[in-house]
Amino acid sequence: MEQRIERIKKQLHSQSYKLTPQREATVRVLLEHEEDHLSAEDVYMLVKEKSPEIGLATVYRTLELLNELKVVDKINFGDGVSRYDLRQEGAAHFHHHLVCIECGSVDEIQEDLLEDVEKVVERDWNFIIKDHRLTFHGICYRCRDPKSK
Amino acid sequence: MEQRIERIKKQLHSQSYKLTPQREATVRVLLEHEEDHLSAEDVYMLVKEKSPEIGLATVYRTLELLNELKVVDKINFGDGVSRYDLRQEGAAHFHHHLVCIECGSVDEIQEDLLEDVEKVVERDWNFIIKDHRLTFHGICYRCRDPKSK
DNA sequence: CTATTAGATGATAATAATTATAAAAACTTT
DNA sequence: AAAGTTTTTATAATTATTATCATCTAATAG
Repeated sequence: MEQRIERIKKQLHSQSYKLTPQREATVRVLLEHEEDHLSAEDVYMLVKEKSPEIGLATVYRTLELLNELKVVDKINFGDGVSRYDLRQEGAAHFHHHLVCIECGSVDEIQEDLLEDVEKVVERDWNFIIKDHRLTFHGICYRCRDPKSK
Repeated sequence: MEQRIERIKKQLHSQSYKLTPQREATVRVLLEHEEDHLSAEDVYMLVKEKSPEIGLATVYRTLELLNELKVVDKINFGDGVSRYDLRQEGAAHFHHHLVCIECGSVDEIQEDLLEDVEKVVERDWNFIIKDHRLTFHGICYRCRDPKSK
């Protein structure tokens, strides 16, 4: 945890940004909820627990900044809010998501899976891929068979 | 065109909805701009040209309805607005998109491409896929080589 | 050390997209 | 034609996000 914060700090410094206490508090919340897909409002509430003086605008600004630095990815599952998802350290590509239409859960797929598809797209559409978003909507293993957990 | 409207009308009727003049005008705009990725506001403006009395809320409701019927798909490219994209008639799967980070253009890929990936996901994640969203962000062929068109 | 300056923050106002509401209109059914 | 249902319009309300600006902080120059 401390090491990851240290590395993010370096990343900020390399672009001459500082890791202010507010930014650090925000990053900590993101690290502590790596599995989740928090909205800006969610992050704000969680940061407030530890740093009650923080303002909502600062959280938005910090998330925007972390997005620029590719520390987080901003995603939208079509429910009207942006969500912020920590990128795996050193991951070349953004991971994929499984959204359950029954229970609303969001699971992550870290495997690449798209290597072949991207080769085809780059060749056949003459398109240079910089990033991607892949989300499947369907029924998760929990809803499919409620007995398994 | 008329045939497609006729079929959409049938689809509505089968769920006991009517193809009101406002709904028809909205569908016509979508058909006339099949290549585009219009926001609700865009659709509203275009419908107004032919049917100036239409209200914005009706356009939203109609798009929502068409989305439920899977006549259109609602997508979000991360720019804060929902866009509505006509689904190819009889297409089992939603098509993919290429978003250019230089010029903002959005091209469509009608090919499936994901068959193999979906098999893996259904098997390894025990997930029943009902729908998907795949978008690539990168540099389109126009921006890559401005001389080609 | 203090004064200066640039960057960051907090409170809040402004904006923009979308949804909710309620009265009027348009069809349907009786 | 009357009653009932659905749809629409106009507009208010809501929600997420961004902009503004006075204040604060931290680094730097004198």
